Amino acid sequence: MPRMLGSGLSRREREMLDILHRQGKCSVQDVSDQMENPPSYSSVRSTLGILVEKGIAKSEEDGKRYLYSAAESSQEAAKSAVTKLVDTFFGGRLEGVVRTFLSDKESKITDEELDQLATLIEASKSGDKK
Amino acid sequence: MPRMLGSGLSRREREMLDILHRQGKCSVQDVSDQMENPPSYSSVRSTLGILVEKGIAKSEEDGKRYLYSAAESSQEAAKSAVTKLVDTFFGGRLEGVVRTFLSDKESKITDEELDQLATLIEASKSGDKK
DNA sequence: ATTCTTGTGCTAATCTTTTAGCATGTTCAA
DNA sequence: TTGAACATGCTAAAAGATTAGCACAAGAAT
Repeated sequence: MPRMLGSGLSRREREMLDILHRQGKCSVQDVSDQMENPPSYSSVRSTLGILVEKGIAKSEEDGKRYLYSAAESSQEAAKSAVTKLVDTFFGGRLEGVVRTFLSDKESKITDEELDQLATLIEASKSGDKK
Repeated sequence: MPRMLGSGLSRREREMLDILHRQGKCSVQDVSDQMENPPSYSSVRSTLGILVEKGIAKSEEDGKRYLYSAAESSQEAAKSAVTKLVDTFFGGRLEGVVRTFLSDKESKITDEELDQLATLIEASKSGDKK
């Protein structure tokens, strides 16, 4: 019964968990469909089962089958993912992330989104006097 | 000789690669020191060796020993990491990342950094006419 | 010079992950 | 009713990752 904290997920486990975070509730088939090189249905099923055993994912019945989803709230998972990314690649500075995203020509962003971002940033300035 | 693309790294491989991205050049000992539950020196060494074999890391001689570093430029690796994060947790929208970071009380950010961010965003607005 | 430290090369064992396979149950349509 | 189509439970083998161990080399310290 290995415990395996934090990022201690195997390759397939992480792959499937990411899908659950991206998609929300998924059947085994849904997960399989999202994978680039899916193994057999059985394999997907058992790996999802392991995720559930570990308490990282949860499943609920939906008629005769199961739907899987991430156990940790997306909020929490997202927060640690962001922290890790920022620390690993940008020395803890958020600006690096933003700069990287904006300079990637593949990633489109509208002026409206930029405005929202600006507002968000403005609102975070010290005091935050309201 | 499995190829293993993208995120197809095992748990230890990913752990060590992240360290290389965070630290730049590292000796085996450096990597080991950065790990929370480091295995034996031998283990670190052989896992780093595997990373090199796979072409994901590279090593250079430094006197009698080796220094390891990530093969892919940090730029490139960072870009794909950002893209993946944004897609997985925020439906492709950068704002979610920023919001998450800013709302995390652990992550400190100065007004100066916020200003820089604002400038960056301003500069990205359409056409960039100015 | 001998010993300690720190490094490498190579090898092999152990543990984990990943995978497929078969038996079985339910629903739906021909 | 018969049998696809699709789902699950359980099992076990195969592939892969992780780890440790031993032999050996070179430099520094005693």
